[in-house]
Amino acid sequence: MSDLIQKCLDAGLSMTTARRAILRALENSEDHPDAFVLHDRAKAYDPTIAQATVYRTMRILEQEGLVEKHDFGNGRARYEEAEKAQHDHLINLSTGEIIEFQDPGLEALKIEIAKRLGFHLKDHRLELYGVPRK
Amino acid sequence: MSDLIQKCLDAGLSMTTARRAILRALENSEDHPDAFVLHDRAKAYDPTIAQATVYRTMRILEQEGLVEKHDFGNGRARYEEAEKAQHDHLINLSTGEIIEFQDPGLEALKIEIAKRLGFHLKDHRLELYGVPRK
DNA sequence: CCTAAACATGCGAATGAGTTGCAAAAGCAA
DNA sequence: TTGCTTTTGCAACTCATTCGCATGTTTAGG
Repeated sequence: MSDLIQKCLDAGLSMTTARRAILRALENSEDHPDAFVLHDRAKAYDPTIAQATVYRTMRILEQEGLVEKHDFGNGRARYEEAEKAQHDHLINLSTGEIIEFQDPGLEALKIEIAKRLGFHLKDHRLELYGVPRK
Repeated sequence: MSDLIQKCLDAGLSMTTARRAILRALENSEDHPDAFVLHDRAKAYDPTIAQATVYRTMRILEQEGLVEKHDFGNGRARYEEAEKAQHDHLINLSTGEIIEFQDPGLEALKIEIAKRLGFHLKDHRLELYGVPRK
């Protein structure tokens, strides 16, 4: 169940109270929390957690490839469990809401374009910004 | 010739020495300079320019839609004349080099996906990160 | 051109996200 | 448990970007 905790153990990370709390908070998040929101949520499991620990933990998880860090342009990084992140994002400019989507044709095209330019695709970022159609 | 200066005038912006210098520097840039590089280049036309003025000017130009602000993940915003920015970017992870590309099929697909989700596409951002194929 | 109001500038100080040094507190392996 | 390593909380720091303010430039109207 606690997939992330297991993955961290597998990666050889030591498991502390603070870390467990943050991992749980992240796992239970269906959205894309920033470091402050994540801190708040983690406090539910361990009220003594410091903001700095959230940043430190997120950095480690990102390096381990367990977390993806996004920047949707409001000056704060937002995080998402890597496993849940097999999609791109559309940002509703009217509300700030973030919609996830996936398109196989698009994925293939990204790889194809990189190849055409002589590169092997390692990573990519696609964000669409739109307003609702009436 | 000085397209940007004319566009600024058309937009009703007042034209100062500092602004002209920054606009020229930007116009002569074929790459994606950050605020510091742009500051350096603008000093060639007006050595008294302050960094803050570069930031202020870029913000105004962005609001007017004359400039695009990019974030390629190194913590510094990078700017590009909007007119020259009809393309996406591939970042060479080995060298940091930025390659511009354009793909009509991709453009169409972005619009199509937004439409399918019920949105009218206002803006988008696509970055591919890759390593050279041997 | 000249003038006044409007706007932009340079400077240094402030902001705010993210990082870091350090001493104290866990975690971990034996 | 012991001793060693890693992590934590805190506060102080960094660094890109923004802001306040007093001064200098632009611009529109005569």
